[in-house]
Amino acid sequence: MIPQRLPAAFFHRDCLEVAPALVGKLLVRRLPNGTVLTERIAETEAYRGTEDLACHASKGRTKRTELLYRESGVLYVYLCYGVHWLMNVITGEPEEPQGVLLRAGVTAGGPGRLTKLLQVDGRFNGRSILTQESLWIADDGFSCTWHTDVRVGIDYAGEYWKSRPWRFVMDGKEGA
DNA sequence: TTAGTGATATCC
DNA sequence: GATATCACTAAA
Repeated sequence: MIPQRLPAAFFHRDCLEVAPALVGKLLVRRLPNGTVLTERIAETEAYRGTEDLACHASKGRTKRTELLYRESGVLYVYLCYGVHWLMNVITGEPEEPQGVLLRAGVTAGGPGRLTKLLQVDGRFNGRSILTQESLWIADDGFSCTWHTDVRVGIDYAGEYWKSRPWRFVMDGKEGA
């Protein structure tokens, strides 16, 4: 099957539907020099609404978190620990702050390594994955099974939100 | 286990 | 202007 760019409708759903649906999809990056890099998504996490204490939107609507309120398909890319760019795709309705963190690829384990491999940084913040020619997500017909787990690195979010099984991992890529 | 790194938010 | 925080990683 020829890889086909995922349409707006794919992302225009609740993040808890989109996050598992993205596992196994193909991330495609076209560099300025024409080189095309692809990486299959192996792990995602959902961040959902102002109630979710792990979601950045729970800290209030600021210039930074404003992006979470944008229309689905918009990228939210931010620098973590001064070193690593983390990439999210906005999902759901506009004005409804939620998104999916792309946490790992099949060959790139970890959100920081994934963006490093694909050479994604803050320049992509606010750009839509639906329209641009330098970065998009495609369905090449690959399918796989996955399992859930708790999200990583959110100790500050409290027991309830910390224990939500909102991480989605391709089977065989971890734990199993 | 721990240092490194810098954007962002919040407080002077 | 100063400080605290952070959805991580590599090295040891």
